[in-house]
Amino acid sequence: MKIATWNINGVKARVEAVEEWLKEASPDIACFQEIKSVDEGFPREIFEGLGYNVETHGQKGFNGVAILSKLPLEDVQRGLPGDDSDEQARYIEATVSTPKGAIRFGCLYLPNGNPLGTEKFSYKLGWMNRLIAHAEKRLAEETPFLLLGDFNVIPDPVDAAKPESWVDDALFQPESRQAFRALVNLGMTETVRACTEAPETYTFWDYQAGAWQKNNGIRIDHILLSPQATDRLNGCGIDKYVRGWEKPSDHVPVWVDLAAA
DNA sequence: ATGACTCCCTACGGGAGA
Repeated sequence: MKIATWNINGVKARVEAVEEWLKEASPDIACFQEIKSVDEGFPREIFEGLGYNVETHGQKGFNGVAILSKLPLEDVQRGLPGDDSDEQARYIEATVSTPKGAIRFGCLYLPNGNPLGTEKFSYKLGWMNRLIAHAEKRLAEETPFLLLGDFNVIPDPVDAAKPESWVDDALFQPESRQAFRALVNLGMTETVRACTEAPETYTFWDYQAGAWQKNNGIRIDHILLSPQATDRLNGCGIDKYVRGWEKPSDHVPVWVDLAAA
């Protein structure tokens, strides 16, 4: 069972590319971030036509997350718990039932946090603390659980082509990296790190200054697995080729293959 | 480096992104 995450950077601008990738990659579940659309504006019919059930948590103009699944989506939960005043659409969670039992997963778009020293950075760290608290609850249930999405965190220097150029950026702050480690250290497996030791493994290349052509990338899209999900891990991958398409997103899809039957 | 690109909006310039 293939479960993928992709920050598509606007569903209106990306619908053709997303359709093409879905046909080629054929994920069982796809988690999208930055749909930049309200729920009513999401082209669900197109994806339903490809055999997917669709659930969205959108807002106008920016942010927004969506789940596509070939299996029915159950117990859909919108928004990250822990702050009722948070109106940003950055989290959606659901369950699918497989022959081996239920799998629950959260699709997340973690705040960017720039610039440092502003409420944006404290919002990022607060959001990460809420995510840690929520993951702790889910892990206590001891059922397969995944967190997938755009974490907006560069975990380690090896995860950036030019780590020195990110030292003043929210994505590479010690506090951001520590919170990410705290999340993983709850007992989750950071999948791509577990699947490959290949250098220059990135998921994002800036649109500016020829970053893609120079392979000046960073690895910020991650898939974290609970122990029960890790037991089923068959493999993972990054669909890097999508970055070379016409009108690409600046992120590429990342996926895991879990034994489901 | 207040840069560069790209996407969005009751839009034609500014916010947000990373």
